[in-house]
Amino acid sequence: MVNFREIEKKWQEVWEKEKVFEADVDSSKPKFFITFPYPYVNGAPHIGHGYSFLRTDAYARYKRMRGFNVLFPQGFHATGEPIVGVWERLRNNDEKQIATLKKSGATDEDIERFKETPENIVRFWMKRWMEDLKMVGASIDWRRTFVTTTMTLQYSRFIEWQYNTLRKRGYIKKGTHPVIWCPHCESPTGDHDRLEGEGESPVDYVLIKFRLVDEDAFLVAATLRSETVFGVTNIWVKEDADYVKARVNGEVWIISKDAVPKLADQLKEVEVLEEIKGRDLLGKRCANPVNGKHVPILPADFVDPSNATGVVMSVPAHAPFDYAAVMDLLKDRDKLVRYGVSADELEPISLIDVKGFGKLPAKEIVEKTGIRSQTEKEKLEEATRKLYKNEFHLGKLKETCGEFAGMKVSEVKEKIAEWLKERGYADVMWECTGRVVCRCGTTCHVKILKDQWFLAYSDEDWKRKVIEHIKRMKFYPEDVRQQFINTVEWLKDKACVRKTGLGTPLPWDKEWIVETLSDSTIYMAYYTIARIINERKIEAEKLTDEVFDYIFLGKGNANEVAKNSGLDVETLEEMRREFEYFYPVDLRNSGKDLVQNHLTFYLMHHIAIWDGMPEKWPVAISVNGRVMVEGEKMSKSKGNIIPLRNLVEEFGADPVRLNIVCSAEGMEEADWRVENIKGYVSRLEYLDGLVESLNAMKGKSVTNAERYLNSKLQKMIIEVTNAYEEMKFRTAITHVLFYGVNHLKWYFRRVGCIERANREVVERFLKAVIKMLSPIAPHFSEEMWHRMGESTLIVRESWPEADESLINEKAEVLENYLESLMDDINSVVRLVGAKPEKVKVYVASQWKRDVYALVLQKKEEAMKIIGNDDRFAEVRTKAIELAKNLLKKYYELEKTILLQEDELAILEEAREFLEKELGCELEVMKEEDASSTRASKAMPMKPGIEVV
RNA sequence: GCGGGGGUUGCCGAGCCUGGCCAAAGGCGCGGGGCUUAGGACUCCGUGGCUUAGUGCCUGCGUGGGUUCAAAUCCCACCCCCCGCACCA
Repeated sequence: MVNFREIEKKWQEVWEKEKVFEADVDSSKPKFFITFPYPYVNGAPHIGHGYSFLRTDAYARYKRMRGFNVLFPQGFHATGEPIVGVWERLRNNDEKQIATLKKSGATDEDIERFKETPENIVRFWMKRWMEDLKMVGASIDWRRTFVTTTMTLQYSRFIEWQYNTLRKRGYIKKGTHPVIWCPHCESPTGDHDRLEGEGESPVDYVLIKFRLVDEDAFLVAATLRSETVFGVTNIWVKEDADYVKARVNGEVWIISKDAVPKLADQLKEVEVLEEIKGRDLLGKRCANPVNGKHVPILPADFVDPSNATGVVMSVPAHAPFDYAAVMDLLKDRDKLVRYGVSADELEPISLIDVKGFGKLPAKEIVEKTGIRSQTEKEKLEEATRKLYKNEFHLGKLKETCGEFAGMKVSEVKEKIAEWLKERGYADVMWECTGRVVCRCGTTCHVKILKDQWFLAYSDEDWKRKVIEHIKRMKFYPEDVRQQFINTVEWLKDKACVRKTGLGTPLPWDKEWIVETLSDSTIYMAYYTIARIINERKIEAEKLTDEVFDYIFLGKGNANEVAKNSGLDVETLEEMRREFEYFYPVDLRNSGKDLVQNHLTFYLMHHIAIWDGMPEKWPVAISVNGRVMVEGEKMSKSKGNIIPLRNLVEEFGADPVRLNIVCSAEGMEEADWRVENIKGYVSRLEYLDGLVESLNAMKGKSVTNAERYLNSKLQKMIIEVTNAYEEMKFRTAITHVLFYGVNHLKWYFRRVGCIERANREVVERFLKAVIKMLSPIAPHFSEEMWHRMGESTLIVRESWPEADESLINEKAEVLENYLESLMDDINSVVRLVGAKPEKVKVYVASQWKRDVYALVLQKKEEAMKIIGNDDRFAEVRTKAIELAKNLLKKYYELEKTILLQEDELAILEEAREFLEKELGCELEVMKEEDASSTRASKAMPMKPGIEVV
């Protein structure tokens, strides 16, 4: 049994002592700069982090062996809200929060310290992360580590420089923007901050103003279908709901009471003048702004006063809810009389021609679905969705729609809304697409934030540059390229500042903090100089914008910059050299969930900051899928989030690395399954055993078995190298550990016993296998390497190279031949049922091989040739028959055909092996020399068999 | 809705781009043999159905069509599943 834990500790110490992962400027070697996004440190690393991280680590280790000077640094991230959230909960002695932290290993003392300041929480988790990463064998240059936020003032300076630069270049602007807002917390409510309403987003309603007849007030109806304004028959309000008359931007509006705070948050001045009830409005009339028609105000139960203005315009021809409500009302003649409305007035007005529907689509669909009244909410919603989809995509406006007649709904929708607004007939109101409740329990609404700072991601010129670069970059896997392009195309301006949380204040407007995704876009550049800053404890004040301009952009004169900043010239030049040498980032690896945000921003910002310097732009991005645990999604509620540390303690780092890194490829979801570990471990143990018995191998001869093993090795090296290059670690390890071990097993079976194995050949094979294993199972490989008598460190060794002259197709064919022969004999033996005394093997005669070869090479022509060729004179009939069969079966296959002498030779060479396997004597005969009818079954590659 | 990725034999997963040694790699599981006092480990054999002295046939790679001498692989339509859609790390 291999003691993985023991081996790991030993080699981790050696690596650290030898500083093998510390990368310095070295112009004699090509550099490779690889990064893994800095993790947000509010918890311990789990298996999900492990997957992405270990893939990165494996690639770093691979590249090191390929002769690159690999820089693999790791920083940590604490910008933003969640840590502050934890801190606040702790200060409130939140039991749940305390329990969670304790479960992750925090002591009572730790908790007390956490309460003091959020920075203590950061420090705690950062330490834990570093320990855990070291534990799994991370090959990081730790001299360059830092944590974001004002805990690293130098980094804050770097962020300031970035934002100053972006602003100078016109990539930052002020703007207004609708967000879902919690009036209690006074902050935007992101998806993850919601108790209810995940996935809901702001949507803009058109508010159409219906002037009350004989009154200086507007009844303001909210609609998502302003194109139906031409077909309004009446207005709906809810009878017992609260409404108000309010002065809104100088006009008097009648809207629901709930709408008041919302409009007030949407850059409108709202002053409530009078509170009324819905019923106070019933029976009154108001004018449709588009045609002046006076329509009645009527009651409907389906109206929701908490949605938009709580006033709805009724279009019974095209809105199922309206149609149902009208029907309900028509059943109650008394009411109609009371409100002074005639049934004729409520006759639906047809507006839209839709394929598949008649004049009154809403009526049709309501009747077809069997809806009886407006109370059947779900059915009505479904009907509305269906009808709207049809009308939007297929509908055309009819002549009732004035100047818009004949146009497609999908094309004209926006235009009508604009047209209404321009004439002062309409306004806008934002509302959530569904109910959203904040974590604090408050119902949210949409607020329009004004004077926010935005990154001008909608800038077409910026986008174009980025897309062009994306087209040139390398992606792993290739599929994500298109996703990046799509993301950039879809990008809109992005708010880049917040009021709360940890982070760097915006340099020119300090009441804002640079938002977290926006501050982590080009920090990889900071790694290049972080070592110098850390080691020489360079003060933040010395890192002026001028300094950064010099280091990163090559602007200015070193002496002058040094003088102005107080830095010494050497340090400044050294930082510049580090950056120049290591930049750009050659590979950034992360989970695919970051494509739509961080990774795209990463590209956007690099191209903005290093404008016109494509040699500093990211070279490649690699993306992997998420991680499942035992086939299930990881989630807090399932409690199946496994800390990386626990796994390492239980199974050892290398088994964990293999099991997770090789569990998926490309963008597939990785699945952590404990049962798979033993497959890897058993192969490692096989290799371990083989290393142990290397000394017992005394064989010197080179038979086909050795040629075979050599040949397989060369092919394996090529295969595995290609796989590593493309980050296809599972493919690589399948070849190394499973196919590779299977080849070894076959080899030892062939030679019969350890003593007869050719040590030189086996050792060469083993060493290559171990090297190719080492990026993923580095500790085990290091151990084996030394056990094989090597004194160098395998992490510093060079990658194996294939010797193509050792590729021997024939040797492989011969071994396959033996294997399939064994198969065939076994089948016969099994059918016979008895243990054989003797097995006779009849080798096909040469003429059959000729036929075979002809058929394979010439296909259709073969028949003719056989008919004319002298070689087949004696066996012509048989040959033609054989050719027919072969043609039928092998239409276009290529297959190596052995000569008769080849077959005889290999059977002789492997006689001992075959007899041992069969447990009886073997007799080999040429087909033409045998009398048995079984002999005629002989085929090239498939001898006739007779069991006695 | 928009965009991206998928559906393969008990399971996990290769293969599909570049059609044909594909009843479909490898692993796991399961069944049997060997080794062993036994178990484990290891090792060998088997693992769609029928059939057969090593063979042949049928069914088969989400569903239904098509192209082809030949399709898991190419084309078309459909069904189903997963992920992202921002001010959040």
